[in-house]
Amino acid sequence: MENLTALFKEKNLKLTPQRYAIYKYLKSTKSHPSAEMIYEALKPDFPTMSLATVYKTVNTLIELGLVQELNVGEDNFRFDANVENHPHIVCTKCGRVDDIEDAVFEHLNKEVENYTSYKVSTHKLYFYGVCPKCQKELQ
Amino acid sequence: MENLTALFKEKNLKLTPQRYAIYKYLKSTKSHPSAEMIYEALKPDFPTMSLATVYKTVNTLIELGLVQELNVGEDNFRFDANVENHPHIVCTKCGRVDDIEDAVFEHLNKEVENYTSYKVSTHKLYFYGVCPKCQKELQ
DNA sequence: ATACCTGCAAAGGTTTTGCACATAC
DNA sequence: GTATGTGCAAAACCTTTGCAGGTAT
Repeated sequence: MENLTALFKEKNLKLTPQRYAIYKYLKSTKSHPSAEMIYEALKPDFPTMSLATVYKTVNTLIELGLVQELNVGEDNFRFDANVENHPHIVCTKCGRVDDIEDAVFEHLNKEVENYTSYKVSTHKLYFYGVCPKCQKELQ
Repeated sequence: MENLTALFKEKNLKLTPQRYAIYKYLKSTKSHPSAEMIYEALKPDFPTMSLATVYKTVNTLIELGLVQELNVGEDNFRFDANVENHPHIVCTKCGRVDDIEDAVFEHLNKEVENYTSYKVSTHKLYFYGVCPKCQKELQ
């Protein structure tokens, strides 16, 4: 987080309050918010901030390698400040999106190369199921 | 394919020429076309068909379980009439999307349950790399 | 001081919807 | 004959862009 100042300076980017707040919010949450959700979450503290600024900022953060983009099958993108390659899981009842922590599937890239002629470099893995809370409510 | 008539009848849906052509086209191709690509591909034979009909039809086909939707990280969806759960691979150079055939990763669902409290039912796996043709062109 | 950034509004792209006409059954 | 589907245009989304004014450095 302290490296932010240095990184932004290096790229001749300005570390504005909006950019700082958006990154801090993404770092603080595991909810994988969409642009709209970020915008709503920061509205109390940044009532004049526009949705366009959210979009511009997340794109800047992606270019800097500080944030990654997800698409779990919705009509919009979600964002994650955990840039380690990790799988996600989506609740098919309530729609929440969680990280699958400590599960590393990097070896799948090599496995896939046995089935294709592609040189495989990365992957995005999305699992779908019912979260603990929704399991309880279904009983 | 012959079951189409029966399935549509059962659901009180009409098997129109447009619907038949869209499904046949999706069955015939491995290119994972978007709605726009389907629309363009069928334009020679169905010059009066509208893009709205393509969207309505693919949604009908999805509800029938005849087609699945993909999002490889583009701003639109692609469609696949191979409804077996299979991984996809995207060329990061040319954007083509291929099936990864014969690679079954159903066991990952159970593996993931060791890392979460979700009941896992399905998954979508997207791999990214460079396709054979683009590998040659890079040399 | 100045290059970069924000906020607004407009535009662009994808997908959905409403409705009159058409058509599969 | 009638319920369902098509095609068109408009609308509803999500996201990007252009630009004038603002701000971090």
